[in-house]
Amino acid sequence: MGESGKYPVVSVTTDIVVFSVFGAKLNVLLIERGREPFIGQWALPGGFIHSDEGLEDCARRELKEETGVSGIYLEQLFSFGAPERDPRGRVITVAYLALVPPDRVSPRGGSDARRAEWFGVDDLPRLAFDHHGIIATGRERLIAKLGYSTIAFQLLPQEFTLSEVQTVHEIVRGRRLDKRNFRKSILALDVLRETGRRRAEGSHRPAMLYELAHPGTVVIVR
Amino acid sequence: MGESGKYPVVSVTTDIVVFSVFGAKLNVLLIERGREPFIGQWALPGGFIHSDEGLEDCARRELKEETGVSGIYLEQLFSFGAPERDPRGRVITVAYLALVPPDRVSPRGGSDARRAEWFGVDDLPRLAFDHHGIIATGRERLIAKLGYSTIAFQLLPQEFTLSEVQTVHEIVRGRRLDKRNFRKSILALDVLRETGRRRAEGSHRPAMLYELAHPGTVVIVR
DNA sequence: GCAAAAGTGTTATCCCTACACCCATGA
DNA sequence: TCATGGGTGTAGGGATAACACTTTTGC
Repeated sequence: MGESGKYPVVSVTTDIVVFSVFGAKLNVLLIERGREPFIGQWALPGGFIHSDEGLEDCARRELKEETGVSGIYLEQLFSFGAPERDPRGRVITVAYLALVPPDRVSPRGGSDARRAEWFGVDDLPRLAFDHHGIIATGRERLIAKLGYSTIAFQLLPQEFTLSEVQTVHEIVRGRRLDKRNFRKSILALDVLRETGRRRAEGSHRPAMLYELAHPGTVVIVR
Repeated sequence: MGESGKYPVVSVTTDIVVFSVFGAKLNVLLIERGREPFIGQWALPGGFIHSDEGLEDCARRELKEETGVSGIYLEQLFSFGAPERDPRGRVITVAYLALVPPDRVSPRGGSDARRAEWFGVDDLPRLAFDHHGIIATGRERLIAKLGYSTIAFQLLPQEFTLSEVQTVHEIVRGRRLDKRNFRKSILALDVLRETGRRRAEGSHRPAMLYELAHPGTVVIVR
């Protein structure tokens, strides 16, 4: 492959759209670029693939190197390869969608990135490359998958209340939901277990805490 | 990009899973490889990306060059990049899903391919690379999308009967459907138009012919 | 006792499913 | 007239959507 012009010279990167729900918003994790092109601008975490690693391995490695985030939900999103999308030449990127619970939100910069920070998806800065479009694609995927999978629990800590589940759905989908119907439909999924413990946080009745019966798994429902 | 070892040397291909329903089967279009590796074996149509073309452009070009098929429905499927998937070195492929109506099924070989032929998806020969897995992924996508989009009409000629629509669904999903319920649900999509013409083919009542109100468009329903 | 969020059932509506017979044609 | 696929309606069951009040707690 690639020896002496036999095949077109192309580079491949992965870029990761990491979402998290906190502060009553859907947020995405960005890094400030530490090198050209677009030095100083915000961009998705990501980078060039190594010769001996798989695509998902690359995404996990870059995410950890650039933001310190690891061990989270990750799925392939889409590949972007418009010829002019990178000023350095022909770079094709395989984008990944990742979700992180709000209790694991403490990014730090590293390697190519000067720093990593969360931004509300409706309040993004100017971004490098075609990263606005990649984030939009990721957001569509997330909204769609809320409707037919248990992906939302990947945005919650290990223990959570049903109201927290509802809040995640409402923020991502952008509309209010009926409390009784929502709780019925979530419990009907049959993927939760009552922990028996309650969380008291404020001057009101404490809420029952639930956890995933099979943590880390996402299933398609319907 | 790729200048003098600055970034890993990688090649990128597209491969196309072309499905068509005819002969009471779901079929996939394969080519016989005309060069190493896997010379003489069957494989998906596809090939290396050019430096100035987009991913989908590449898929359409390779499909036309290798099989003569063009102007059909095409969507990105998934990217495959396991380090050992190609004996030539590091080759990442962006797979596409394509659908062709049965009246446009007449492939011819060309360029890298000696010949192109249709195979039933349950009766595939030994395939080059990881192409069995790519076809399986395409088949899952097709089955899933039948349920929430109007993609099935891309497997039908410009004019078709409702029975033909039903047959496509039954073959792809692998089970019989109720005629009355099926027709109701298809017409409720509100994407078809009666042509007013009928097709008489056999010693029975002729069937009304329908066409897409907006040909070539696939919409998400539900 | 008051404010604030947790928790809980019933009813009406819509959608999906199951199911059987007549119609138009060619041979 | 017979064989073949085309074409049509209804009723029951399950899922979904609308809707309001009581409970528990901290202050």
